[in-house]
Amino acid sequence: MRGSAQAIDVKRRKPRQARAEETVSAILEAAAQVLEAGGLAAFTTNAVAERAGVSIGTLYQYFADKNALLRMLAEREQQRVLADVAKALRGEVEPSLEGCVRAVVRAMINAFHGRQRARRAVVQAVLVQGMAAEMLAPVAAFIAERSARPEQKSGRFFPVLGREQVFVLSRALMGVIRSAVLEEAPFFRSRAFEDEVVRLLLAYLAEVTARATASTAPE
Amino acid sequence: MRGSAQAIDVKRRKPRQARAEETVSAILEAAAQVLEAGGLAAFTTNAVAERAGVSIGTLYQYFADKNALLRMLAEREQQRVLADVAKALRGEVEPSLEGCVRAVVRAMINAFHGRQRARRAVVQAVLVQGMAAEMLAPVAAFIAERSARPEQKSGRFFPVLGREQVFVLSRALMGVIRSAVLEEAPFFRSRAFEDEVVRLLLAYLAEVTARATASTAPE
Amino acid sequence: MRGSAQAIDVKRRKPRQARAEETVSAILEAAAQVLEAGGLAAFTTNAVAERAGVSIGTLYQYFADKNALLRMLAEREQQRVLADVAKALRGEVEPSLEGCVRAVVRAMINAFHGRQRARRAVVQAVLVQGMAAEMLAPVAAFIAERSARPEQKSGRFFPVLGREQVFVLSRALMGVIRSAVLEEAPFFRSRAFEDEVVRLLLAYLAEVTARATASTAPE
Amino acid sequence: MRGSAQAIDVKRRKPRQARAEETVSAILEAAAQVLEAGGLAAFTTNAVAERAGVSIGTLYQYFADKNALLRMLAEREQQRVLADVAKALRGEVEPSLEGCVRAVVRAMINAFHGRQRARRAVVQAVLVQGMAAEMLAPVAAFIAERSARPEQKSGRFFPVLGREQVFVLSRALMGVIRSAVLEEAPFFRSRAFEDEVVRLLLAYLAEVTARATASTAPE
DNA sequence: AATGAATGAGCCTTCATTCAT
DNA sequence: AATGAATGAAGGCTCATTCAT
Repeated sequence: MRGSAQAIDVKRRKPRQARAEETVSAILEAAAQVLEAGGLAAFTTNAVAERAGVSIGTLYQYFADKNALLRMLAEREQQRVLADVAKALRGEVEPSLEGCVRAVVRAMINAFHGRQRARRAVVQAVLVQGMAAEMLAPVAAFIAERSARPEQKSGRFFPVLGREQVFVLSRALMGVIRSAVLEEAPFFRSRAFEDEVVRLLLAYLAEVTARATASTAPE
Repeated sequence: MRGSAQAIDVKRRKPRQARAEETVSAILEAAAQVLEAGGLAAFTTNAVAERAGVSIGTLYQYFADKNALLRMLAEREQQRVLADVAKALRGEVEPSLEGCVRAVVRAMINAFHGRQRARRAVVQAVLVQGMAAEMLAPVAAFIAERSARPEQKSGRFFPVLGREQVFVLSRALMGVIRSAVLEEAPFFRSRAFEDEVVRLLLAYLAEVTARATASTAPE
Repeated sequence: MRGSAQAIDVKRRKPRQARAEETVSAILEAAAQVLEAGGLAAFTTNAVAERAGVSIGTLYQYFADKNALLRMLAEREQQRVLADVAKALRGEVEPSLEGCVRAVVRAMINAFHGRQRARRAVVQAVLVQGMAAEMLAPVAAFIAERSARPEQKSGRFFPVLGREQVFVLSRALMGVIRSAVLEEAPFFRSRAFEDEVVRLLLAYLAEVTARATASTAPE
Repeated sequence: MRGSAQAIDVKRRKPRQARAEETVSAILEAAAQVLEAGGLAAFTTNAVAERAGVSIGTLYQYFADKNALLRMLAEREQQRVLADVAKALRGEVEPSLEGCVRAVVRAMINAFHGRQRARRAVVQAVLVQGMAAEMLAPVAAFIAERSARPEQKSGRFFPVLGREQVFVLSRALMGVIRSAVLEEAPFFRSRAFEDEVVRLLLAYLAEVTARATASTAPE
């Protein structure tokens, strides 16, 4: 119960008092603010601590090092995205494949609630720290899960995907989103952009499905 | 006498320029080696100069700053990729759309001649330095060029692409390749992977074409 | 009623004091363990408190500061050594000079019960904190005591020692032992080593005695 | 010639220009001064650099880290002591055993030219860094060398020493000297003290010789 | 053109200690 | 008495860049 495998052990000390939980939140919020204000270059532990209104020592009581902060920021945001997707899907009575895909795309586009500079910095950090793969694991799992249940409701139209296919699908999506974030594409949050991303994914899924069907029932 | 002096001058300058070119190449090669050996973390100007066998002062004679080094490294590699693509296309009598796309994908996969760690580091650097957009410009131009000539040979099947579509297409491709590089995907250089990437692009192009046709000639 | 209250008070205090003693012992034991496990570098007050299973605040309730911990650790060990010597001497009917010296040497070698890393760290700390002199005081007193009673039983062969002589004798002994500890000499606990140390001391004592005799009764 | 095994590679860069050699000397001198003025506690790299009149970066160009500074300081002083001993021995026509021993003792006492606080700090550092053994190696070698040549001039009276005996002899000497330094013994540089140290060593050597003779020619 | 010594702002991090609860 | 969250001074060290030689 105590040593649960909950992601990477990013924290140095588990907060046992209510005060501590608040402090952690304050630090994370400060981190996002610093990132938003000055990007990765301004992101120093001292700056974060100062903006959070705590001492640098306190920061290090909860985060093993600077990267741990970044990691936790990324993780929290990711969980929020996943939760958004789940909520969106729950909202629809019978989600179509397109509805499903669009929910994912939209949730990803809207991540970080418009703090684009902070998001950019986090993405850069994730990329440089080599945490990209682990960050993507839940997304790939999400896809793989649907892909693995061909008989179920959501699987009716969702093809079974091979390893390379899961990879291509998830990374193409992430790649487009990340590029838009990193390059500060002006149309990032436009409907047109969202539509194109959705089409990309649907087109690929259709292609995979067609091939699978062809090989299964050739006649 | 005058002519002879000129001749000498010319001779003198030539070797100097040649030597300069050698120095630049040595530095770039050293940069690639340092990157390959120790990643972005080990990539310091002093380390590169030392490995290149020149003084740090000399390095700064040819490169304005550290990023200039990275930029030139990336640019050279990119030109090589573009040249590979061009060569591949020239080889085919009548390049099909798939042949065209596959040539691009293959050239990108094979970039950096197997120096994967160096490639990884360059990609990270490009991403972090915010040089991603400019690095992609030639690729986008390549696509846009074909897309803009609907009546030409290569344009017969290549649809006209909107801004968002060029973006989605190029970034999806780059995103998949980059992810494979960054995450050191084991199947990176496999045929199966290449096939999937090609299919992704073709599926999207087909979808865009279909839509364009539908709206142009609805009946 | 009054008597009973008093009785209760006494009872109440006793356990409290007993508990306090336990806490102090637990902390000291934890300190030794931390030292043994990670040397002086790992010896932080927080680490000791954690291993002892008490809060850092509690630790500071019993020890004024970090050095107090070290000092008490050293003192306790020292007392144990002195007690060992006394016990060894009490065992012999008529201790010879050699028996006396050997008892001291052996007790010093066997100090810390084989926790050599902890011992090493304590020695380093004592040396660095400048507590060496005070730590040595009891040993010097032990020697001086014997040296000052020429007519007594133990003084029959124990010469009167001058200030410099006490210093040289005690520091030579400590120096050899400490060096063996610090350098982790492989023969530290061997009989051969013990023999040599004993010889060193005896030789010096004999030399001093001879000189004293010569100058007192030259004829 | 370039990669010679000259002690530990304490330096980061070999000075190739005259200016560099001066800088290294300035830093070492500054280090000694800082140590003399404020002991180990005041010995920070920034303080040393400042006193040396160089930037902190320059200091780190020549010393891998803080300890490297300390190590080099200790080594240089050690070499000076060894040189002093050699010079003293060369001065005497036919060095007696006592003359020999006294030269060593005197050279050790006079080390650091009276900068006792600096010496104290260096000794502490050596002890804590665990460099004691390597620092002593040359001394032990010096002894062992003489001990190994029984037929030679200097070996006439110098007995062959076993491993434990070399250890005891050298560490007793070092122990007494170090203690006097660390405890700031008031009589440290007195003749009386020197005499006692010499006697300690001579007495032990005589004892060892006597035993060796007895066992070799028992009849 | 080349060299390489020098610069120094500023980053990350530790840990003994305090004090409100 | 005990707890443990918070403190913050201070220190080691890096590395891109400059410039006198």
